[in-house]
Amino acid sequence: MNYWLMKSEPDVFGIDHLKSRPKKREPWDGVRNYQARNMMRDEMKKGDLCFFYHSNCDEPGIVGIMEVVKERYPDHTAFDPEQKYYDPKSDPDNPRWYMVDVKYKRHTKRTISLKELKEFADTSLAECPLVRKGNRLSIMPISQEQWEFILSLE
DNA sequence: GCCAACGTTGGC
DNA sequence: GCCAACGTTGGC
Repeated sequence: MNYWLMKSEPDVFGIDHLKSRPKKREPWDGVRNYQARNMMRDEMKKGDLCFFYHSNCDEPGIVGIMEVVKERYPDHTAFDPEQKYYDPKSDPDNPRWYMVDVKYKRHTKRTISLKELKEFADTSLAECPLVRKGNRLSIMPISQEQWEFILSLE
């Protein structure tokens, strides 16, 4: 099993949105970055666990845990000109963008803030892209050691 | 294949 | 709202 961290803006789609969905699950659509896509397309497996990270908000940080419940399939929002994430270069016969479905598991007991996580940028989280300067990846792998360390801060 | 211009992300 | 960092695009 693998671990991941996935970013979303709480004003657009936050963890409470996910929790209130039917069956508490939702397609993780709108990813338009090749690195992030490759991870969803090639590596994310059913049963993998993900940190839900709130970005672009008052207190950026990890707010909960979710699980991959459906492996990669084409992101159909790329095919629809009415959609915000429309991409005319994505052909339904050869989709450029993929997504997975995720399901809410739980909130963390508190927000584990980016500020706090950065305190470990030179130690336990030295290899974690999240605490690296200029990191913009919206989906990133988390090692088991990092996962357990972060949860120990809870 | 290089790289300037442009667009986006996301912390602050 | 600002802007640094980074990704993408497209001319050459």
